[in-house]
Order: sequence, then C-alpha cells, then structure tokens
Amino acid sequence: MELSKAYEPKEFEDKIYRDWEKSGFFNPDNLNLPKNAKPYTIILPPPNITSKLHIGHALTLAIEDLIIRYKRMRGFKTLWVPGTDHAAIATQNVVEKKLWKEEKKTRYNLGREKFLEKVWEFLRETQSAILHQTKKMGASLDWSREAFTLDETRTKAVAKMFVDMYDAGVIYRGERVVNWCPRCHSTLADDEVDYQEQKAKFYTFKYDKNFPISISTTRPETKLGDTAVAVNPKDERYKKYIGKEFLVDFVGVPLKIKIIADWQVDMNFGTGALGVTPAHSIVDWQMARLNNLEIIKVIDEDGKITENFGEYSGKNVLEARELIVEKLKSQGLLEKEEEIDNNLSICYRCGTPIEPLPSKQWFVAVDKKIKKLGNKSLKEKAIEAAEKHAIEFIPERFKKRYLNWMKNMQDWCISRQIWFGHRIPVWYCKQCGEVNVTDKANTEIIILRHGESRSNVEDKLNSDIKNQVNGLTEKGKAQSVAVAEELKSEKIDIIFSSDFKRAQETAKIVAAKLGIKKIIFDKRLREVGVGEFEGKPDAGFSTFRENNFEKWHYDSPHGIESFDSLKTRVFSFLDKVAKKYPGKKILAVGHGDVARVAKGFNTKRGDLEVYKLTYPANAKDVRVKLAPAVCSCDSFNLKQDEDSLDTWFSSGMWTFSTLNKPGDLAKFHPTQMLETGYDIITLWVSRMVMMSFFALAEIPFEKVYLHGMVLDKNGKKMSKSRGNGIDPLDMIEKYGADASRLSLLIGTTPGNDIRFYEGKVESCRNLVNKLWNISRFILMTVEDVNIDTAKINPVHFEDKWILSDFNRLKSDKEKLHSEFGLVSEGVTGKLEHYDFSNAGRSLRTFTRSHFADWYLEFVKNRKDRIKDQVLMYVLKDLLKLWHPFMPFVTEAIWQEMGMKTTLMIAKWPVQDKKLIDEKAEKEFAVIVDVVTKIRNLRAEYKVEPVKKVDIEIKNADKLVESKLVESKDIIMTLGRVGNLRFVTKKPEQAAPAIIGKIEIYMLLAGLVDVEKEKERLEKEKNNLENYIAGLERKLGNAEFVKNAPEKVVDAEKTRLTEAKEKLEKILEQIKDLM
RNA sequence: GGUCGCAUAGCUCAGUUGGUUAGAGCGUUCGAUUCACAUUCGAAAGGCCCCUGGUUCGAGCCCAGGUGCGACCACCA
Repeated sequence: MELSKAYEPKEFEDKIYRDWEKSGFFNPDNLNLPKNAKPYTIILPPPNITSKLHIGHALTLAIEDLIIRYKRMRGFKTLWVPGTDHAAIATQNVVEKKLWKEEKKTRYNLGREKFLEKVWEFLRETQSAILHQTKKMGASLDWSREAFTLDETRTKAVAKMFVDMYDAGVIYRGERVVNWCPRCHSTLADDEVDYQEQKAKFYTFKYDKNFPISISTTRPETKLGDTAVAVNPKDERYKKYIGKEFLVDFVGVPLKIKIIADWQVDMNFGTGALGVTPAHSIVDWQMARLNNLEIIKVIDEDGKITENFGEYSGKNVLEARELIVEKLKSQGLLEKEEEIDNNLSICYRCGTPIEPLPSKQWFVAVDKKIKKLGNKSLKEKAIEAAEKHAIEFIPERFKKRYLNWMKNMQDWCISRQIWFGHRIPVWYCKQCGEVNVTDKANTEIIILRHGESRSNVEDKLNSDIKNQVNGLTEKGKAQSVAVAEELKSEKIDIIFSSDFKRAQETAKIVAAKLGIKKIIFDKRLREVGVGEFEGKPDAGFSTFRENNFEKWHYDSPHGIESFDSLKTRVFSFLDKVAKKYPGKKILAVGHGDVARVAKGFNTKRGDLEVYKLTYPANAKDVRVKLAPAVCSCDSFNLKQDEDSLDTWFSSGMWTFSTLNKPGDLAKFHPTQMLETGYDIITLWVSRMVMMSFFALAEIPFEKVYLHGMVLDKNGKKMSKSRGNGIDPLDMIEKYGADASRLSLLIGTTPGNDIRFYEGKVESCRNLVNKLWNISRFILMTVEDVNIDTAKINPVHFEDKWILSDFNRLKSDKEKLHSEFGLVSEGVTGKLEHYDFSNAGRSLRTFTRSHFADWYLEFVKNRKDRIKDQVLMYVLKDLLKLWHPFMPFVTEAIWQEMGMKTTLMIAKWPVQDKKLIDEKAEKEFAVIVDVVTKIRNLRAEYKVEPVKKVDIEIKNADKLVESKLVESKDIIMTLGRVGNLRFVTKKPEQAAPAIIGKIEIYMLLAGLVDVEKEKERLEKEKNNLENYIAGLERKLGNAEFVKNAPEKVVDAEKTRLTEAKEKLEKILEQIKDLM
C-alpha cells in the first residue's frame, strides 16, 4: 500500500466533508449510542450576517469542533447547532451605506418593504458565503438543525417570549432618557455611542441675581429645563441650602429650582454645584426620579428648542446657546468662560452629536420579582447562577466581569428605531389608543376572483342566488387550474367561497388542486347585487354607478345594492376571519367587486378611490393583511409598533430557540458549554442567562469557555478597515483546513488574545504532512495493515518503551511524573481541562520526536510481526488522538487504510496501564542519551557526516549494559559509528562525554585538535565548578537541610556527587591533553 | 476615573501545590539529499524571567509598590 509523497489537502477535504455529511453522524439522533448516553451540546455563537467570516470566527469553529469531535468519540450524544445572527442595527447600517454608495438613496426613499427586500437580498449572499466557509473548516455541525435568528421559527419564538414577558410584567413601555441621534432619528444603544475629544467652552454663571449658587456647564441651552441644583451632601459651602426651593428668572424663562444632595456630585469640579436637567442627561434623569423632580423637555427630536421657550423656541442648540450666553453676559451673570477638554458623544454612524432625550421605549425590567423564579428577579437569578457555580467561567476571572456588569445593570432597553429585525409585536388601536400585545401572526387573506363564466361571455349580469344557471366556461376552468398552481407555494389553510355557481366551481377546482377538502361558503362574498340590471349587459350597470356614485353610496336606486352595504358585508367577512382564524392564510373566492372593495381595505383609501381600483385577474395581487389582534373596543383598525427589537433579545434566546425539534429541549437543554469571545460576555452571555431563566427557569449552559481576540502579527486587532483581516478560505487554500485549525489551537490559552501570522500555519502544515508521511512509511512497511493489535507481547525494549510512552500520552492525568526523558504527557487529561494548546503540543512532541525521530529510526531495519503490531497499534490510536485537531488528514489516512467506518465515531483511546513500563523507559532514555552524546561529539569536532567515528564506552551501567550491546548496530547507524567497543579502560587521545556512570569516548586519532579540545573541556569544567559551588552552598546551608523536604535534599546530594564525578573525569582528560 | 489582564530567547508562547543548570515552535547559524518525509534530518548560538522591595532554607511562580502595553466598563456636569 502506498500513499502519495506529500499530503494534498485539496484532494481530500471536500470529498471527506461530503462523506461526513452523508454519514449523518453530525446529527446526534443518528449516533448509535446506548440509551443512557449523556448529551453534550454546544450552540455555535451565530456569526453576524454583515460580512463573511474572518479568522476570529475560524478560531471559534476550531475550538468548538475540537471539543465536539472529542466528546463524540468519547460516546456522548453530541450536538453542535449552527446558525447565523441577523444583527439588526449592524446589518441595516451596512445595507444603508451600500444603498447610498450605489444608488444615492436612503431607506426612506425606498420605504419599509422595498428596503427590507434589499436587506434580505444582501443577507442571503453573506449567509451562503458563511455557510461555505464553515464547511470548509471541517466543522461537524448538525445542519439539520440550522437556525437563523430571524427565520420563521425564531420569529415566532421571539414574539411569544415578548408576550410572555409582557404578561408577566417583565416587559414594559416607559420613558427614559436615551441617546438620540437627531440626524438618524433613532435611539442608540450605549455601545453605539462614540466619543470624540474636543475643546469646549465651559461657562460659569448664576440663573439670576437672586440665586445663591453658581453653576457651570458646557451646554447653557439645556439649562432652560433645569429643575434642581445638586450639591455634594458633604459640601460645607452649600449644606445650608439643601431642600430649599427658588423661583428664578433664567434669561427670561421662569424656573423652579430645588437644591438637592447627591453623592455623585464632585465637589472639586466647577463650582461643585450641578444644574440638574432631567430631560437631557441620563445622570440627571436618575436624580430627578429619586427626588421627584419635574421633567421639562427642552430639545426636540430634530435637535431644536421646543415650544414655550419664547425667543429660543425653534432655534437649534448652537443658536440657542449663543443667544443665552449673550443674554447672561448682558445681565452680568456670566462669571467665567474657560476652555476645557471634554468628550463629546457622537453617533457612531454619522458622527452627529447625540442629544440625550426622554423617549418612549420598551424595556425589560431586570429587577422585577418573578413568581416562578422563587420571587427573584432575572438579575438576581443571573447573579446567583454565577456565584453559586451553576455556571462556570473558563478562565474564572471573567466571572468578575460578568458579575460586575450584572450587578450594575439597569432596565434593558429593547426597542430600536430601525426596520430590520423582529418588529415589536405590539399593536396600537387607532380608535381607542389601547396597547395590544400579541404573538399571534397576521391573518392573511387572498381574494380570488372566479374564472371566466358563461355570464361573462354572454355579457349578462347575474347576481341573483335563485338564478344560478351559469357556471365556468372551459377557459374559466383552465384559469382556475392555473391559479391553483400559482397558489401551491402559499400554504393556504382555509378556503372560503361565495355561494354563486361560478365561484363555487372555481373554489372546488382550486381546493382539489391544493388538497383542501372543505370549502366554507359565505354569502358575504357574493357579487354586488345588480337589482334591475339582472340579466342585462354590464355596461349599463357600470355606467349608471359611475355617474351616480354619491347616490349609490348609501341608497339603492333601481334595487341595486349600495356601496355601503357591499363594503359592510365584505369588511364584516374580513373581521370575522381575523377574529376566528388568527395567523392563518385564507383564500376567499369571490367576485370582481368583492376583490375591489377588499383591496380598498388593505390600502386604506377613501371610498371613492376604492371603487375606482381595478381588480386583477390572478390571485397574487389582492391580499389583505389583518392585524393579529382585535382591540377590546372591538376595532380591528390597529397599527403595529414601528420599532424593532434589540438584536440581543433574539440572540439571548439562542440556546433554546434553536432546540425546537420535538424532544430536543428536554434532551439538550441546558447545554453543556458556551464557547465564545470574551468581548461579548456582557452583551450576549448575560442576556442568554436572563432569557433562559425567564423562559425555562434554568441556566442556558453549564460552562462558559472564553477565547481571546485574534490579533495580527503586530498585536493589532484584525479588521477589514485596517486591512489586516484574513479570510480563512485563503489559509485553507494555501495550507489546508487542518493546518489552519491547528495554527489557531496551538499556542492559544483561554481568555488570552492570540497573534496570528502565516508562519504558524506553515509550520502546522509541515506537521500535518509529517503525520501523513509517518503513515505512508508504516503502510509501506507492514505486511498486513489489518494485523491484530489487541494482543501484543513486546520483546524488544524499544517496543516496550514506545508502547509505554504512547500509553502515557493517552492518559487522562494531565502530567505523569517521571524522572526519565522522552516521556509523554496525557492528552486526554489536558483536553478534559480545556488545555487544548498543550494537548496539541504533547501530541506534536510524541509524533515528531518520540515516534518518528526515535522509534521509527530505531526499528527501520527490523522485520518482524511484533514490530508490525506495534506500528499499527500506535498509528491507529494516534490518528484518533489527532482527529479532533486535524480531522481531514486523519480521516484521509484512516480511509486509505481501508477502514470501513468513519474515524469521526471511532472510540477514543483509553490508556492501557499494563503497557506502562518504567524499566523500558529508563533503558531507552540511556540509548537516546548515548546517541545524542555521540552526535554532540561529532558536531563539536566538525566530523564530516560521511566519516565514521570510533567510539569506546567504558564502565557501562550494569542495568543498561545489555541494552547497549543489544542496540549496538542501531547506535552505530544513528551515530554514524564505524567501530563501537565496550571497554574497561579509558582510551588515550579521546574526547569524552559522560552520562552518569557511562563514559563515552570518541577516538581522536586523525581528528585531534588539542587546542580545540582543551577549550571545550575548560568550558565544561567551569560550568561544572560553578554548578558544584552552588550545590555546595545550598547543602552547606543548615537552614536548607533542616527545612527542605528530605526528598529535595537527597536529590541535591545526588546531583552533587554526580557532578563531582563528572568533574573528576574532565580534569583527568585535561591532564591527558597537557 | 473604575475594573481586569499581560510583561519569560530575535518573534509567538509553555512553565503544574514555590524545589535539577528555565523549555517548545518559528527565525538565525553550521552541516546533511540513493533512506516515509527538504512540507525532511542532525547540531549550535541565543534569557538581569519588566523594575524595586518583602515572605521563605529556596521565588519566573507568593505578597506590596512602581513602570510599560492592552482590554472592558463608566463618563466629566
């Protein structure tokens, strides 16, 4: 069997990923597991659909796939759920910017519906790019459970959550000072506010002559809304005024100012007195609430002074500021005007200075006590979960950040003035103003006109129920079939129909095609009554109505039905459907005028215009969307809230909104692990905890593993704007997915940022190729790839050693102490402790150094069955251990070996303690030392590689002497030795190397360079002397001998003895050279 | 301003409850190609473990103070 010379990722990766998908094992339902198998679930943090994935996402995928593959191999019912996040504001911004750049249009130019279409167009593009990237990384995600925060299922869940929270009193509508951008006309979340350093004029003045305290501000115009002056309660200067009220005349505006005390006031800033403007400062707003102050709005949504401020009203803030300062100057009230540095809050999108404004918004009350949570609030539960270790943070320090933020959290504003996202499920009644909160979906009614009938062809009006002789023509029947085809994709729930024959026949054809059995006939869908025009041509009737609209509106001339009557019955039908079938999609087969009137309902036009609407022939154009609620005043004329929800509201539900397959929630929630970047602890992690407590009264996850940020080589955060962002696809293209993943895993510790540069990927690529070539060699060497590896009886000590060492590598203990070199550390233990980096390092060291460089070199020329067994045993299990790190290459080799099942579900190797053999380890370590020393001697003497050297070994340790003899040939090969003798007497003219009791001499005949050798030995002598002096100092210290553990003291003594022996030999050698 | 983190070889990072002469990968230098692998192998050079003090028989590790860098939160009226 022979593999290609180098591993070519491109030849394998796509095919392997397809095979994995085909196997179905990404889905835990398909894993063949015992009933009691424990679940292990991670929900992938959904990437924003604002852009393609960057290397930071690749890190998330690499870590999570590593954990998931490891757990899967360990027999857990393993689930990893993929998805994407609609990222409301961010996405809307990206599309708005694009729209402006490409078409010079704003969202208002397009209107809500058209704009949203654009957004969806954009997101479908990025979404599929993200999907492709994720698969390329090799992520073993269960695609059958893929979710999107704004798909139908999640949208329903979000609306229901909102309603439930509202019903529980946890969501409320309230007024609060919010960050308002006067240009974007939207509130901004705190994290959407940028700060700009600026020089500002800082004015110090009094409101009027009679007011005793001076205040300072950079924004005199807001002072029109002051209702208090706050001072520090400790401030002796103002103590006497606290609680007093003053009526002042501030630049012509009368104000009532109360003096209040507040600890937040800095006595040393300005005058130590703060003018409180409740409506235009978040801090002041809080003070106002505590002190029951009046709130006066001074600035409106356009950034202009509101009414009732005389000459200032209607001016923008800068104009008003100038005017007020002038006025203060002229009144002699301005005491100081200085320049200070301050931070100006600006909109992160357009840079316009932000106006804090009071505004009606929707909030989640984080302090509201909730009955089903033991009368604790969401905040309390979220704090408790971390403090009582229900949720563990890795690394633990981030718990502090979480708790700190949580404890200071105020009610969470969840409404955003944007179009994209989950529209707030609240309807305001236009009639009585009542607020209706419901998660019921819109009811949608499609009004369909019947197909061509004989009365159409013959041009004889027919609106008499007793005279239903005419049905559909052949053409009409064909039209009905065609319409039914079109309607197939609509998922119609119910069909209504007029009871006129032509409508009945149409409805029956459509119903049969759509597979709907029952048709509900409703008189209200009948054609308008034509009275005396019955049986006559349409033209007369139409002309009459058009000429006599006013009259026909309410009356019934010539016995025809009035417009009002027609409208009333059609609307009554719509009303009934809205009430009785909320959220359904309904087809109503009727007639021309019925469609016309219904269309008017939808467009909310005046009666006359409604009548002039043309009705279409096909089904898709007349649709009525009805609000899902009917107000208690019985009106269904409701208007939905224009705002959308904060994107974290829906992503906060992510751990459970994704588990919507029947039984999933019970099986997989709470999830075991959340793995994400530390930058979204507050934004996301905290929200998930609260949302999960509200919805399910349980934690969303047991552990939170936080990874760092990926930085570029210079330690700068990667981003597109900096131009240092890296597309994982580029790395995969160049080095393969395995190398890309590995480069992100090795050298990465939880919570710490990682620097990424191509060199890392390159060296990982080399390692991947090394594993490939090890396999290539083994598969070429062994006689039978399927050799039984269950029972190995190793005879050679090198076999015993590698089996021993390899089983240490498998260990679930993080580190096994051993005093010998070349001993591996436990990979399983490291993985259990989330120490992925060191797990990878251990594997790398074993693979490269222990297995390839020593064992394989050692046994290269051996030909026997036991060796084959050892090789296959190590290779198979090594592939398993590597699999979570580099799934593709390990699977590729596995398949090349002719394995029938995928490596993905192979059992994780368990340590076989019987194979741990310390004696063999020690013996092999000596051989390694001897060979290394010989190589060192050669290198120091610059012996040409082709030239063989003569070596004599003296006084070999009894224990290992036989092994040295046994390995004579291999030592000679590895050390390029011509003659190897075991002697009892030190040779003349030879360079020594000493390992404990073993002395190795390289004979120098023909290569002697006395000066060089002297120099080398002197250096070593000095080293040893210093070392010995240190040890003697230590051991001569009575305190050390007294206090240190015996083990440590003994070890030092041994070292001293050995060093002295060694020094003695060196000295002898130097003497010889003299 | 508050909180947290980081500082070890030229670079990126390990370094366990304090106990050998502090390690790895990359890079550099020297050398090797009939060998499974030049995506390879052998070897070497390279460290006031940020500074100052303390605890201890003993500190890269623990404590205090400082310096530099970074992050998060708050925000100056």
